[in-house]
Amino acid sequence: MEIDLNHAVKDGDFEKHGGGNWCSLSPSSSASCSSSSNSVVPSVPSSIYFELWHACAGPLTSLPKKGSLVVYFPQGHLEQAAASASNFPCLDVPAFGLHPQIFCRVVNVQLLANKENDEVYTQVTLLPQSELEEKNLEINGHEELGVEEGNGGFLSKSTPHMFCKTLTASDTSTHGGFSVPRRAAEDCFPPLDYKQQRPSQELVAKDLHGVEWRFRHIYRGQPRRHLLTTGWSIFVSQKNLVSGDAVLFLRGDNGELRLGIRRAGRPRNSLPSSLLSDQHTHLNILSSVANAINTKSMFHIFYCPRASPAEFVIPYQKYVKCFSHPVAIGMRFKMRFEKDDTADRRCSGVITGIGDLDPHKWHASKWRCLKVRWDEELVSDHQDRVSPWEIEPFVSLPGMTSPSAPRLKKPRTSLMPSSPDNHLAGRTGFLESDESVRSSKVLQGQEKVIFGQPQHDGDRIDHPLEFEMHKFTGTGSVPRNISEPLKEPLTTYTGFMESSRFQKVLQGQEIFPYEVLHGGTRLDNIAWKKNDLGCNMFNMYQRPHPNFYPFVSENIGNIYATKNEKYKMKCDSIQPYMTGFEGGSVPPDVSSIQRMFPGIVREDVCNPTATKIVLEQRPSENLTPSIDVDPKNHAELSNATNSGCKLFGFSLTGEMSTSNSQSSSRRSCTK
Amino acid sequence: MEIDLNHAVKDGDFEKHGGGNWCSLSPSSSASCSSSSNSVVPSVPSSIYFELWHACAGPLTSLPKKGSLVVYFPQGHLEQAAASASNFPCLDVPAFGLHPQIFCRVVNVQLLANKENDEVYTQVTLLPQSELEEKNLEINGHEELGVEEGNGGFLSKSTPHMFCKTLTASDTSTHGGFSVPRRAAEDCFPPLDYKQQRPSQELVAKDLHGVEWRFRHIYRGQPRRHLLTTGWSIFVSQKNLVSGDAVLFLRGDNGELRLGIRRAGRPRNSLPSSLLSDQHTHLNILSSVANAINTKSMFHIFYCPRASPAEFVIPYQKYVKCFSHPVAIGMRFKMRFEKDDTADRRCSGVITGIGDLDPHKWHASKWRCLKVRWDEELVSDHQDRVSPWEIEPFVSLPGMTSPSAPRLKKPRTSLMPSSPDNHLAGRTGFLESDESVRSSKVLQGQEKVIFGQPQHDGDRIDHPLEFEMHKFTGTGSVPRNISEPLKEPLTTYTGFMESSRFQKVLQGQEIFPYEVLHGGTRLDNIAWKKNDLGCNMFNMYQRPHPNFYPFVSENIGNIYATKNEKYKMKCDSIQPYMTGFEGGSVPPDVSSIQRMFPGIVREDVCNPTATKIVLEQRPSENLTPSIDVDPKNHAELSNATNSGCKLFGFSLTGEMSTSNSQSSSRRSCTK
DNA sequence: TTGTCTCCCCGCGGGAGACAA
DNA sequence: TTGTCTCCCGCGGGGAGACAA
Repeated sequence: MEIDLNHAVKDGDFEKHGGGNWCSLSPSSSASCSSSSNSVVPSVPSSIYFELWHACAGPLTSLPKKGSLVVYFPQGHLEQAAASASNFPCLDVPAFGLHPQIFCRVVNVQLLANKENDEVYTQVTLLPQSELEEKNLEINGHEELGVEEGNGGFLSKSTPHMFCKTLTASDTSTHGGFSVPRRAAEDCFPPLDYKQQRPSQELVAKDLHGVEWRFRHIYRGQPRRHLLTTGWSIFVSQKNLVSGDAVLFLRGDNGELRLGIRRAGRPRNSLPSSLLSDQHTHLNILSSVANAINTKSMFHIFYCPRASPAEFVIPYQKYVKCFSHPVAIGMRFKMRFEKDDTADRRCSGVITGIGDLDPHKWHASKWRCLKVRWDEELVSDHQDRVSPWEIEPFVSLPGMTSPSAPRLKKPRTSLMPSSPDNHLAGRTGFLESDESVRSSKVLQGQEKVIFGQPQHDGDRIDHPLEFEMHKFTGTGSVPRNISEPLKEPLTTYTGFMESSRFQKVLQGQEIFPYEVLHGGTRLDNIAWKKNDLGCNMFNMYQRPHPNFYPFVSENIGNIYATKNEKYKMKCDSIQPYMTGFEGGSVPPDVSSIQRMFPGIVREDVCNPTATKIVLEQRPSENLTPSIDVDPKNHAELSNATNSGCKLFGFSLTGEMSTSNSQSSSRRSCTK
Repeated sequence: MEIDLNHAVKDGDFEKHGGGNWCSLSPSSSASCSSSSNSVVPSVPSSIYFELWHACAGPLTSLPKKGSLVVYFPQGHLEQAAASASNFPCLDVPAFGLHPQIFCRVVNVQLLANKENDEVYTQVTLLPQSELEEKNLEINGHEELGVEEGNGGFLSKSTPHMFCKTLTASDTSTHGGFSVPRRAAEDCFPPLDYKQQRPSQELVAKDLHGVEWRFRHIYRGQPRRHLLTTGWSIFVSQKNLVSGDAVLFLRGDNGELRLGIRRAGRPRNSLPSSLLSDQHTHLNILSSVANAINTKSMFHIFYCPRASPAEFVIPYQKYVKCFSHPVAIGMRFKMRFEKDDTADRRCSGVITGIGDLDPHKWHASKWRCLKVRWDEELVSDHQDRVSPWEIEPFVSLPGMTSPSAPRLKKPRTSLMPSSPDNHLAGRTGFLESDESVRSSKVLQGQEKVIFGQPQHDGDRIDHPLEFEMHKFTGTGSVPRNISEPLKEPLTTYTGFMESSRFQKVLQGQEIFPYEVLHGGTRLDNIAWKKNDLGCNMFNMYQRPHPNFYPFVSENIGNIYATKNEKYKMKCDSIQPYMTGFEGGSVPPDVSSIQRMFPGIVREDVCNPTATKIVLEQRPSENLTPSIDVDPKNHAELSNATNSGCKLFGFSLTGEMSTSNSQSSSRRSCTK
């Protein structure tokens, strides 16, 4: 039972400090805990652990960046708690007067792992930003940009070779060992002397906890193949691996071998049981947050990327940005989901209601404030409520004319993994992350994707030809058109995840060096789609720069294209007020929109006449694409002539003239 | 992860409620938890579980009675926390303004067991009695008597047959099963058909968690013996039993079989790990207590009888009573200790100092306020500090003349078990307990102790011929005589534990039905030794009534002899104030005694002249022994003419005339 | 009476190539 | 290339009486 030494217990402080058995994997922390029964202690946190953590978490897991602004949703936190604890009684805990969304600055992010089951989780230390509850959004929007942490050096050091294999029945049977895919063995393991009759060697690999596992690696059989024999069955039984679970090996620059596991099902207990009793009670969660807010002190949350139903700490910018979607009852949307074995899938549905999930306790909450009906009934575990930032406006494929079930039909194997890799596919990554999502590319056979050859060339995939936008509807069942469907051949991507954070997953599940892919992010453009409606905020998507891959840099980590997506808004109060209204019974006029998203509705346009602005059209403007957040470029951006761009009463230009939300690549504006 | 349904989570309450994975074994609770990973869930708590819990806890474990008054020592609580968590950082936690001793009423006692390792523990719910911090001790002393709970019906129902066997190397080896002692098998197991060649049957026994274990019970070999074969090795491996651990079987009236284990060493983790992170942090412990006091609400403590270094919740009466010992620097004493493998032993030592263990944080604390030097250096884990209620004045054996190392030399096997039975022997039981200490008698071979034949007949054992009393000393190293050693052939027992709660442990370790032994307690006398010094409070011992065993009653549990030990005192304030002084550097005059024990030092005798009272002698008075707490008897006791009995400035009589501390059996006063 | 030893024997499972998808 | 099967064989351990403390 240890306490992370990074966290001093403050005298006279009632705050629970977590107390449990975890230690930091964060590269910035000097973890010096010894092994205990529940959680993880790497002797020397190194980059390879960092890589391993992310590999175990899955390629789509993203984490907030230290120092960045985020929005914390207590409701989501409680959801995770309820999901993690199987029999946990969801007592009717008071909200302690907490706001449903709490703006915080990320003080620390610690990568941790449960010693019981190797599930990864993270402790995020948040400092409530009460001033953000007020009106100085603008200032903080700027301030946000200033937060740049020099972790790039850390990330650029290692070039791990890594592979991930879903265990077969033979791999987990008691007879025989683990069949290593040939190229995986050649890439990750030290070479064998193939001149021998039966070449073999001993491999030593450390898991997330720093525990060494030894395997006999032999090349035998007719035809020859790589096998792990002695030591493998012990590993399987100790880790309780079953067929369907995935094992990943990772080789660092120094040749050090690490291995991790990614279990098939969504984990039940990502947090060590020692933490569950304390950190996971609804009462404790809320009281510690309330205490932190009252005392203007930090609080800790544990986020289990693989166990949590949804991210409950999202980047501030993502939060703000999502309200640029014209969310309305009757609107069609799509959303990414995980599927148990078939990788993620994009499901479409229609918004049937907008209103508080819990009007009494979490009044004016945007957490799962959208009531939806899914097109597919098959997917049983879909929530019937989603949060605005989870969904994407629906974009149908070219050639698909039916707007009722316009699912993407391109072969999924080319984009999505068929492994547990994608269990978190339903979550879009944090926009502002220094430990951001790494793309995973999985090979099919010997086929190797060549860096520098963009897989998502702008015009090749995902041309949204049809843009759907339904009228607001009072009932939510029969959409009425507000505007005609917009047809335009824009180079628009279906989402951040699919562009800069795309996955190329074939059969072999090989994950490529992190920073190579990560470096590409730096060069992303934010493609603001300009159509006849003017600044159509449905299309605030990102797309990779055409020169995505060749621009690999050593200085990744410091610069993120997503940093460009800053906002400059004036709102008298971002503190939400909302009269809860449920499921489509209230006609969504502007005032209701305003109630839902007061934070981004400018006061001067908050009047009933704003409904007309919805259809106000502005000529699209040719903006210089911004591919760097370097302050040098700000002047250029500021000079862009954007004004009067409004949608649903939001002014998208004017004071927002320096915002990157105005930046768009010319290519994405082609029509 | 469940919460005991007995405990509602209060709204708006920051109090940690334990949250962990435990469920009640208490007969009064309707445990309805389902099994979880960490702790215990008996499907139907029945008396046999109750018996099993106590059997596993060890025969010397006692628990406070529901409704009774107790003294809670935060320091001791922290000690347990530190002892349980191996690597727990003992941070410098503030005392939260807590008093070092907190008077509480026992609201609930729950018997629990750790599902991880079967260690028993208990949750005690305490309600701080802030009024006791003031001066109405007398009222509460009376009130105390009124608290009688009708648990007797529960206890008197079952007559379990039980045996406990320390596992041999053969028992735990992989080859072969468990060798059942013949009489144990005959007593606890269903009879076999001995006419068969190899009689065998299947036994089903439930453990503390309600888990069923199946064993093949066979009678075979040459010569024939009872063995458990199939199923045994699974049990051993699952429970991680090793040679030296003890297994106990218990048969209820209905023939139901239970089994429990008692491990050899002092357990490290009696509490489930889920509780350790929360309930075991020093910060949380103290803050929850402080919160309870401030809000006049209950708080919970977890007590691990086998893991805790010392009891930190002791009966109020025991606490008050212990101050009648004339504790002084240089005084010799003895104290019970556990030894790892050799059962408990009585160690003697000398008090070398009186003063706060932690003068700054726990000022005026009586927890381990006595600094001692042990006669034996061998016993390494002896604390160099003890609490006043832990020690007994030293009484040497007849024939032993050396006052420097007067150890009891009688053969230990006749009184002490050679098994883990006695790991808690160092603790004297709660005087006020409804789940009190049960004596354990262990047979040697076929020899059976006949009830009704007291083993501790007054004149047979432990005649204290020499009464040692050293002068106060300023250094604590060289005792100076205040009075001459007193030689008197009193029938004095070496302690409560050895009298009413004696053990007769030979080799076979058979525990006898609980209420038979327990009923005996009811008939205990409190033998107040009267010697030439008058009311010599060194000898406030209990001894069993000569008719101990024959007086078995069905109505045990309602009446306790210990109830007689009530006090009637007037003190202006029991709230201790004490200037910390350390290790014998301050000559103990009355004022220092008063500082140490202000609660029982009467104001009118708190003056320097009281030092002379130490030697004041009173003729002993013949008091009628009180053997019942029935209020009918109070008048009788009140009429006892005791007055002016003082020692070290304490008035032992006067207002205390109705106290049982004045009652003594005539036999114990023989000289 | 019961702790220990040794012997017997069976089954599990590690490790190999065969074979096929 | 690799998943599955089957065969081989050795070890561990359950279960028995022998023997002795």
